[in-house]
Amino acid sequence: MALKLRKTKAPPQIPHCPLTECMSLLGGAWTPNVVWYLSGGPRRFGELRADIPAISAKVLSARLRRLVAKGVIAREVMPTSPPSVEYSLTVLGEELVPAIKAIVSVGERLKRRHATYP
Amino acid sequence: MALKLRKTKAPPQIPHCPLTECMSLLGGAWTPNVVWYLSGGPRRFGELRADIPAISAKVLSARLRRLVAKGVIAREVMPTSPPSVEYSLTVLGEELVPAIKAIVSVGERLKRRHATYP
DNA sequence: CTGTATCCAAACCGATACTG
DNA sequence: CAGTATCGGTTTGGATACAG
Repeated sequence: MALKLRKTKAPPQIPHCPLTECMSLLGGAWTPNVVWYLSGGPRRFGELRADIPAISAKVLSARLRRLVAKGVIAREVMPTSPPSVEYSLTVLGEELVPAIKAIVSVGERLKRRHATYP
Repeated sequence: MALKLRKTKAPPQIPHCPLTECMSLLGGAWTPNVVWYLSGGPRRFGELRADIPAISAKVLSARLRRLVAKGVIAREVMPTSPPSVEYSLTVLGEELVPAIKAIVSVGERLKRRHATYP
């Protein structure tokens, strides 16, 4: 098959909602993790797979493609003998990092108190 | 049917990852919105439906139940003549707010930067 | 090494109808 | 008012195999 024809169905979102707007960039189970690991510097496909062991190649590939399409990350093919590809955050992608940092810090606090909620 | 038996299958997550840990609380398209609107104070079921017009009763109900089960929100039945129910953030839920705030503020900057929407 | 194709299971969502 | 039941459709994600 040449190219999957996108359905372009209206997404179930609140119009003009910044929260939904931003979540659409982070949508998908592993997307925040990908951005998070990329925030430490450029990474290759295989490195990201090692960073996030539970992710499948298919999903990682899909997330990467979507993030590139949205302008969150950049994809650069390195002309090495075994061809390698480097992904890195764009300026737009860097803007997402503080939000993810906030999520991580909440997650850490959640784990520390993990025993208590009703 | 009496009670849906939960499958309790191991979720596709990285163990001990604070980011995934926190994202599991926010899973589902409308969850962040629910928490966000609740951060303004306690709300009733119908009020939340009005806040998020595109959400269906079924999904709102499901999200609410899950958030209660996870300890993010509290559910209190008010003994009024037409019975009403109030939902509010727990202490754990309040901890999520800064993260969502960060996401919202990124979303706002994203919109200003693109400036492509009416 | 860097992906894509295919199959399949689960989660998600909306509309409608119905209960307490 | 505050949900739940059910049906149907869409989306997501994982496993495996395979291609450039």
